[in-house]
Amino acid sequence: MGAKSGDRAIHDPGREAWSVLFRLMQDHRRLVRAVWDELDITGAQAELLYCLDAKRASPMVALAEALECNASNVTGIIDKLEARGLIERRQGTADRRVKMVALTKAGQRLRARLLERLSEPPRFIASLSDPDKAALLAMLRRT
Amino acid sequence: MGAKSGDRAIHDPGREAWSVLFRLMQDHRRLVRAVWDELDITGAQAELLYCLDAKRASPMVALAEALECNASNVTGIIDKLEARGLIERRQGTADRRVKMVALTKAGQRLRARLLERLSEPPRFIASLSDPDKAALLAMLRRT
DNA sequence: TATTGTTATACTCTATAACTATA
DNA sequence: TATAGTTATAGAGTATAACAATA
Repeated sequence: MGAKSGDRAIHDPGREAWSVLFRLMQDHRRLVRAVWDELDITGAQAELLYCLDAKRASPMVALAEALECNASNVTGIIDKLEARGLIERRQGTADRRVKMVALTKAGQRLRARLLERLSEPPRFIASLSDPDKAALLAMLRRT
Repeated sequence: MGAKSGDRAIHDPGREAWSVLFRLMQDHRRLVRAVWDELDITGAQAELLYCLDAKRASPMVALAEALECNASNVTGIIDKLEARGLIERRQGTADRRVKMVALTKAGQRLRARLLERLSEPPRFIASLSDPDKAALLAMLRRT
């Protein structure tokens, strides 16, 4: 509609690319929320499952660090996942203060499903040609 | 060390690119949270400011749709922004049920600062060469 | 003294349902 | 009857502070 001054007068490919990517990622979040709903978990629970090791137990303090949140949150989120039988608390070290958190079999299955869904490239990547995919990967790795 | 089977045996550039981008965007979220903190707003408040028009008032029902959330949430979030003098409720249509929400001067300034910070391309884009930026933009637009 | 995990508390966000005032 | 916005309620996430057990 006849853009006047200030209305993107300067064409900066970097800013434009970021603007488009921003919107595409925002769309993608809708899909992520749908996956959470489908697996009947919340975002915080998903992130905890995501940062848990598939096979090895982690001390709670490590999870708080990985999630960049307060330790008391982790207690609450783990309470809920444990109540659903997805994870369990163990005593696993010489230091009797620490509790180790590990996925149960059911938790391992759920986490696998979560990762499988999240690792699926969104359409704006999947629909690229093979050379474009390779070029994109090279660019993103260049950082 | 010494990856066996199943450990990314298949090289799919699309999945790899998505995996790298996923991690880069996760890093970027830390920056976004820092901006929210700096402006002393929450994520939900930021999203509401983001989807408000800079100059024109919006009916609350439109905001609920834009945010894809329940109308009662919007009431709560707007209450807080209004208490801080960032937005105001007006009666603006023939239909006396609808309330129009508009940014105050302070709200316009805050929103401008927010958008300015969020529109700044993250390093993984800013550090690309100009041809790469253009190529990336072309790819993202190809969807 | 410091650290690990928990509990208590308070606030925000979220959805559902009931309500009001309009239409 | 239906819609726009509010209120009440309940649950989840979040941070802070105080606490117990252990180091």
